[in-house]
Amino acid sequence: MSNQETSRTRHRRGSAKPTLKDVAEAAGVSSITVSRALNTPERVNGVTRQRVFDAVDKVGYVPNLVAGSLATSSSRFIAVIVPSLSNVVFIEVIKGLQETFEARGYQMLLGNTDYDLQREHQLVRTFLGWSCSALVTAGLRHSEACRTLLSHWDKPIMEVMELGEALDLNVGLDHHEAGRCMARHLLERDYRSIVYVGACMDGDYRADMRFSGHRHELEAAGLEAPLIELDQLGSLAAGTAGLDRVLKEFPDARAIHFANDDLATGALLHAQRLGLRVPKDIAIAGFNGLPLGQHVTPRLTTIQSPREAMGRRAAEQVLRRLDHQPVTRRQHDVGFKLLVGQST
Amino acid sequence: MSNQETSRTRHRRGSAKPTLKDVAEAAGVSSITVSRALNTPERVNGVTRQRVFDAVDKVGYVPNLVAGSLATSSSRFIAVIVPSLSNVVFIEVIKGLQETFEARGYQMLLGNTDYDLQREHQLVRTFLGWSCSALVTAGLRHSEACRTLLSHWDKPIMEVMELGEALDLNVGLDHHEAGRCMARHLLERDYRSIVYVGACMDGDYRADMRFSGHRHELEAAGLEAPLIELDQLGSLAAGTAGLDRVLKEFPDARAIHFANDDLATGALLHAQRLGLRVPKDIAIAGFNGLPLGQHVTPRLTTIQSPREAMGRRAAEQVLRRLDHQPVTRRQHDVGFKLLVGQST
DNA sequence: CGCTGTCATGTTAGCGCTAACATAGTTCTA
DNA sequence: TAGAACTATGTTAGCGCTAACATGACAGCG
Repeated sequence: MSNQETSRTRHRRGSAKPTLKDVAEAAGVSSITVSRALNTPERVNGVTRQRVFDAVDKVGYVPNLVAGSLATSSSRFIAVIVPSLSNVVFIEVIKGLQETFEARGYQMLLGNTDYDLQREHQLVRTFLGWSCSALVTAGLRHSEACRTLLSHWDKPIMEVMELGEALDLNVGLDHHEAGRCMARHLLERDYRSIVYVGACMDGDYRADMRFSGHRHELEAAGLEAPLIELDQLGSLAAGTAGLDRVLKEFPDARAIHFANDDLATGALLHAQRLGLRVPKDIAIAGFNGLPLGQHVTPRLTTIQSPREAMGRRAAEQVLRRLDHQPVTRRQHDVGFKLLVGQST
Repeated sequence: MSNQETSRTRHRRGSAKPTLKDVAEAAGVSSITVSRALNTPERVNGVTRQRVFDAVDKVGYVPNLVAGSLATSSSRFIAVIVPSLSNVVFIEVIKGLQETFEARGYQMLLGNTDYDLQREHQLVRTFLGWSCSALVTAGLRHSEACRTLLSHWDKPIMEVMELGEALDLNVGLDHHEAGRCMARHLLERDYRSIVYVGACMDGDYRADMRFSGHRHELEAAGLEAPLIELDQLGSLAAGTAGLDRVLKEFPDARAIHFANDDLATGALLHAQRLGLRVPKDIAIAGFNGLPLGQHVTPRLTTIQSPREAMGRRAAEQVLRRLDHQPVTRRQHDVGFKLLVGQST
């Protein structure tokens, strides 16, 4: 059979939704003019532009962004990869990112690794497949394969949370230093028997970085730095368990440096139930500066981490890159602040 | 000039990344075979399949999902629209959705309306443009334009949080009934002067639905149902302010029914700072059953809403639809549970 | 008046992938 | 043993959009 015959009956696929062409016909222009009227309106005559807009409304046109992305080989997606959605910390960073990106017309693609680097690699592959404009990932640790994949990628990469040897851009704070800072505070208050309590620190390795700062400071003062690692994620309930373990395993402990505020507040509330006086019987410190810890009595001593601001700052840096503005520094330290409450 | 001449120099666009064709050449097959080996491996001979996989690794191929979506006119995206990322409630619903969808290879596209229906419409337009497989939105309230847009859409639509007149699928709980339930509890405990305190209830209209249930129950008992509406979003700090206003504006109040646990816990902690005994001087009740309220002393009386479960349930229903399984019921009530603590 | 520049719009050729149809080769069936 | 049925692979034609180049109309200039 001839070509004419075979081509006759080949079925259309796709949906029946109106396309650029339909709008173009309704407006009596070519489809490229419609495309221009929608994407670069200043390049189209005012009268024509209005005709196009009317036609868009008339036919109920919704742009097919998938087709647009294929043609330009770039989407207005920003991939964001975090290790957990159960932790407010990441949620707030996401919030900062999301607001800043959304205001500039970028759509966030959110992925959750559950602290699994294989999962991260998988997500990165998927996201690259979506021609994202940039990628934001929480933390500097990646699998080797993931690192290779990213190093061949030519779009901005932003690593947030901690500072260090980054692939491209980096916004965060020095967790080692934060751990030292709190340890120093406790030493200044004359606590000598101090236990550090973390939760799942192989996943939440930043808690481990803080512990390492804490340990350095204690060892410099000639003290031991005992560690208790809980095998559940940080939560109020885990804090309760953490306090119980300290009381049992280190009955002489005078202060507890918790890896985060959830743990610390859980312990503080539990201490009250047990009739322990904080800080007289036991001092308690946290990390993050969550509202929670600032509303209990005694107010929690903690370190304020600027989470939303970190997200915003990271997004701004990425946007600068996407706007081809010069990036002076690849690394930004957002810092932290010791909040001294009454719990130490 | 002839056609040959013009076609000679037209530049390639797109990125230099390897494509299906490159893999096909490396494997010595046609590109459709590569496509099949990756998408429907069972339709390709085992030996060929392995050759393809090897070629994929060799050339470092990452599938272009944008092109795939255009060809199939469907992406494995699920659009999820929530009014806020500052509220744990939505975060937990998102978590339930995300886990369930991700396990089945769907990618969540998250949008935040900031309680603005115009913004929601805008997001829906964008998401439809991405050929999403389904759309999940928090709540049943939409702008007229948005409703029209969605009614012409042929993919599953899931509305979560509350129950009612839905566009398609609906998973949630009865907020009116939840408000009544708590009011009934307070009446049973012989509180007669009860104030309801909400925050931004025009945005968080579900809090208003609970208030309406609360009011019905109180009025049925021949009581007034005074309302205080705070103009800040629910938070511990707002709860502090809420308690202050109640004490000032309704000095005779014996119980406060807060619209959520953040407010209630903030008030409870503030009451302790003020030296008020809870529930002796003032009873406090919340809504949501957040861990926070269950860790303070006295434990908060509240209503447990199954947030993650709601997300999971919603995702499962959507997946059933996407799998063309019969959907027996379009509406699912996930219910709620009164948690009686010591605060009432 | 021809030249250059600018503006507004159009034509053409893909972007990278897959649905639909086509084609061999092999196995099974009556 | 013809042909039906199945398996494995290939060819072709888009999906809906936009970059790149083309065209024509008009203004400004020496």
